[in-house]
Amino acid sequence: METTADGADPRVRAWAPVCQAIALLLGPYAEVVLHDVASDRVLGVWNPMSRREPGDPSLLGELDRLEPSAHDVYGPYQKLLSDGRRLSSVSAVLRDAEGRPSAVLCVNLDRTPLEQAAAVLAGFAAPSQPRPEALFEQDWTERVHQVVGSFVRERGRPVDRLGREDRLAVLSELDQAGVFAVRRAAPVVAGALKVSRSTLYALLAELKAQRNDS
Amino acid sequence: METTADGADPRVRAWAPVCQAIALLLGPYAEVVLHDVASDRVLGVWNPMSRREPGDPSLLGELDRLEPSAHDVYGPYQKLLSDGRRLSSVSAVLRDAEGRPSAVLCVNLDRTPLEQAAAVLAGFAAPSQPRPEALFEQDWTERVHQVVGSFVRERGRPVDRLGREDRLAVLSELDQAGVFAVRRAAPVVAGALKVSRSTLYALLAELKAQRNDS
DNA sequence: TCCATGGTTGGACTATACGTCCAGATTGGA
DNA sequence: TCCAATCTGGACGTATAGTCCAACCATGGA
Repeated sequence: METTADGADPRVRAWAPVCQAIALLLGPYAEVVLHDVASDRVLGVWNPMSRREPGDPSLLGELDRLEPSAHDVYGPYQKLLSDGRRLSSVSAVLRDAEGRPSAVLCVNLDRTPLEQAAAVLAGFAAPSQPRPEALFEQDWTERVHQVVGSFVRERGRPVDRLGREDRLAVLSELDQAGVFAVRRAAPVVAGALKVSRSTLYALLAELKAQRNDS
Repeated sequence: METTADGADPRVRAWAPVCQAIALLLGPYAEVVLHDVASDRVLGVWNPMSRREPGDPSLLGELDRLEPSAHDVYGPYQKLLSDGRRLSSVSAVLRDAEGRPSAVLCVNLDRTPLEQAAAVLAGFAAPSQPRPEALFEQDWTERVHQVVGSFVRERGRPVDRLGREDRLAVLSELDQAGVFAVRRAAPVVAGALKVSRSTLYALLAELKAQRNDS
């Protein structure tokens, strides 16, 4: 089960027990990977799910893009394996005695079995039609801002610097979601998008035209 | 655990084993009720969840409105207990030797523990941010009818025979759920409740007054 | 620098939907 | 039968949803 570099790295010696413990605890559905930051290579893998071996490139260059949730801990964020399995991942930066980052510990948990189990439980004797949730989003206003916010984060520029296409995209998303079926939605969305009500309707009309063309 | 009418009804004698078996199988979370069709009363209850006893009115007059999914079997459909528990219910028409309906067997399964378990599993190590769901209910119209429908089923009388208090109750539920935040909701609800738009607003005003009193 | 162009804006304006009100019709008892 | 409570259709005023347009930037090319 354990696979570590031949020439036993001191860091591996130091962290192996933790890695192995986690791998054992989470059973066959979690893999633990220890990365070398400097060389960006895998130091060791416990319970490998992705055929990676020590010495392989780590490919975690995107780690620094994630905003650190304090204490050198990242995630949980979602990864997608090529075979479609969804993983929940957390990463932790391990520092040496001097406080310099020396390794990164990643735990990848395969959520598919859990999700399947949840689906089974949820579907047990479930009435075919109705969903039990609240009929409608209570603070849809908040949700609108969330949608706009996440889009903005994706594009990496503030709301009032979004291009026309961007705004069309967000609007399309919101429209599909049915926001404009709720009262007083238009001014709120316009506000969230930092556009006038007029423009809002103009863009909306454009979307409709686009749909009719295709 | 078992509660049946004193003067042992032949139908109870005939069906009691089945009822008890189901009640045992589904543990503490399911109740089995045997109804008399003719007198519309309860014949027996196994594992009672709703304090009903033999001789109580059945309140399932609405059963014949449900479209039979063939073979005298109805459901599963959703019921709502006053304390908020959600039940999945199935009903079966039991016929005598001559093929005439003699009793109705209902199984009510409390889904809340299952749903809680499902929520736990689904939430396990789930990435915190992104919700994949649609922002808003697309066919809320359908949902309104479902809510009204399930209420009607509970009360056991068709929509246009509901009392004032009943309508107030349904309305309160719908209002809490935020239905009236969506455009064009008022006429739809009025239609589903078989009342005029005027009455709808009158009842709504009464609800508001009630809330302000307390 | 000036202009042309495409997009945005505030405001005016119409069409719907919302919510209130009331006189007359209905309903369910005493 | 009559009364009281309730419901109803329609009229009405207000708020919100959409449309339209002239004036107003911003950008880029001449």
